[in-house]
Amino acid sequence: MDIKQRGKVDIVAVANAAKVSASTVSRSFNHPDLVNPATRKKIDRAVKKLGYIRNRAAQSMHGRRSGTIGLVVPTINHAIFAEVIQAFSDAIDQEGFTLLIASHGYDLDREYEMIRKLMEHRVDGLALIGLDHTRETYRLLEQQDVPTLAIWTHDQDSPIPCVGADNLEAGRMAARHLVGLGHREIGLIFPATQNNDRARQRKIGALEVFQSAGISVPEEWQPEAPYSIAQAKQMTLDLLTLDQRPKAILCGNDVIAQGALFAAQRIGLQVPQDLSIMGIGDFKGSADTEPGLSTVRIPAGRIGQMAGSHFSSYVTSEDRGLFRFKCNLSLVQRGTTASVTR
Amino acid sequence: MDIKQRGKVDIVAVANAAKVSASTVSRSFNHPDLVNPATRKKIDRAVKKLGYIRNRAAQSMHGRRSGTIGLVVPTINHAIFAEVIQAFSDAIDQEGFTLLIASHGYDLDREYEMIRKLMEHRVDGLALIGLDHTRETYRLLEQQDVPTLAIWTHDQDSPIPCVGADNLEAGRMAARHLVGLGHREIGLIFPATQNNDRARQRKIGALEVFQSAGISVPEEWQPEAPYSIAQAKQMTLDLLTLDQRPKAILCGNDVIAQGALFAAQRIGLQVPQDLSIMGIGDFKGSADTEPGLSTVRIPAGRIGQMAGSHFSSYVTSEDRGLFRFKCNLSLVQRGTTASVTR
DNA sequence: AATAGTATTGCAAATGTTTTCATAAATTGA
DNA sequence: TCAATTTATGAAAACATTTGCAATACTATT
Repeated sequence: MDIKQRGKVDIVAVANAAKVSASTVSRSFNHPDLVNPATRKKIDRAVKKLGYIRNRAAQSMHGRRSGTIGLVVPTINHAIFAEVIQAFSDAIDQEGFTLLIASHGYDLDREYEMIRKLMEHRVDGLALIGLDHTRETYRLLEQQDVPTLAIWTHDQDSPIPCVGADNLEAGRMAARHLVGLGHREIGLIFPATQNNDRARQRKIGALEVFQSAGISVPEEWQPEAPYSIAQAKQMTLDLLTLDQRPKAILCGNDVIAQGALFAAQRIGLQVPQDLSIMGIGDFKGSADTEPGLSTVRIPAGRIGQMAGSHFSSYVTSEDRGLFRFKCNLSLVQRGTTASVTR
Repeated sequence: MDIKQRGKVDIVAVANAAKVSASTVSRSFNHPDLVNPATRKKIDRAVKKLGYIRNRAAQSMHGRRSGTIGLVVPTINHAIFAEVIQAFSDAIDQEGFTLLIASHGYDLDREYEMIRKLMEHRVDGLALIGLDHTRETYRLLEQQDVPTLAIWTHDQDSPIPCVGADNLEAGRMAARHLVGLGHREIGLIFPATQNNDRARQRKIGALEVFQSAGISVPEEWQPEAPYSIAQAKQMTLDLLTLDQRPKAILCGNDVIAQGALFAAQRIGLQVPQDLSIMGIGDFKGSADTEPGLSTVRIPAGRIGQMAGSHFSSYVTSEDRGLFRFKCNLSLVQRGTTASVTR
């Protein structure tokens, strides 16, 4: 503890303490097999003693990787993204990467700025949510030629690698479930669909199924809800107090569905007897509401985990051929949906 | 678009294109007032044309700041942390910082590893949750002398700067509310309290109030629940099906409280008539359950926001005197608590 | 014992930037 | 018009590493 020069310990300080050259210290970290075990021991001791911590910034200047992966999400504070982020983070951590994160609040111009910001830090790869991005963003990605990944959306024609689920199909499955139960008077509560391919695809899928079943959904039964339980609850309340109200509601995601469920309970409607509620996503907690939420399971944890592990290897490998992974959906019928009684 | 040397555009490439020296380009970025407006314009054009993006890694090698702040949380995937992280991220972003994030799953040895990892990236500051950390962690922080912040816990004797609320008081407030309503048969569901000063303090505060009201809580009315709705629901179910069951439950946080509420509904108990449920935290969504959750409001968004903005200035300033901010709590009575009817 | 490898190490150049110092050009004041 | 400032720019050193190359020491083979 003699020379505790707080903070200013670099590789040459270690080298001096171990009486070797800086190169040897460097090698001892990066190619341990190239240095004599005895020397390595001396170096390790010096490192311990001085409290040396490698400087990745300096490393990355050498064409070496920075060891970071950037992730840009619409928002962190939402059940679904929180789960994906967690899984993604764990997966890349396992491969030695660190996560740089930024959010844009569903504003694609801010997304562009965030991406630039992360690029300044020379992330080794950049993961985004979905495939809806501005033209500038795509241009930037191509120009800077940073490995990029789309999480959450699977599209077999995507211009960049993707790991996700088929949202069109998710919408269809949810709709089919309702139709299969004999429902025809159905409301639709979705988030805004511009700039959000996930929500858009789901809605398209659902409407497609309804149309081919000869069901039409009036405009006033299609309110738009932002991503919050409170507002979804309010929207549902409005919808349910119309003169004519639907007997079933298909929600763009489980957060909205939870809001809808609470709204129904609020005005004393029996779910599912008086009203069926269908979600999409199967978020954490959806299984536990009373009654449990019927939904289409999108395996967020698995998507995040696969995205993380595959992207890590993609980034470290030379091969730039793009890859696409599709995660399977499944219908989860719980207590909020039932066949129409009449 | 003539010389689109994808990716390998550095400051001297820009300098050449603009026919000035690298120094001037650098200055034009960092001290624009020192360079002739005309030259600046030339440089800007070259930057645009080549698609140049600054390299913060190279910058930070100069004793310059890295422009990153590290955040280590127990988990990202939890209502409460998601909200803090979001607010913190937004606040530091506004000051030009980027967030490096890592989680440790309530394992303090992993926390140590994560902190080291972030230090390798030379974060300008490091924010942690709470004040419970290993001895090694504290030693590392001091030795490396990285500005550190504790979020979420306020302690007027904390060894490092902190921004948060008084958890002891939160526990007391929740307990007092129940006692004030005449409850004496009270169960307590908390997460594990070792390595978690927030939960521990709350529980201590609550028990303190009960004790001075002459209320004792039997061991079997104090199950331990991890941070998940599903498991909290199960624990509550177990608790409520004992021969003797409490008339009120105080939950260590709102996630547990939601689980408890669903459990009660599951077995047909009327809340609050048959059972009062009290939470702590006031998470997003707590206001919207049916009935709405009574709880102690801890302003997570505000804490994250204050933590972020104060820490940003702390990190950039020379002054290393430590600061402490306490955010106020408030009792929010909604529908899950009522006075005992007997 | 001499030769050919092989294992281990150090030197120096390179990485992309910022900053100090020096120089040149332009402006001001007399 | 000349000296004294002021303004604008460039050259070179510095930052903390990695790595190619060369040098040395050691080992095995004949």
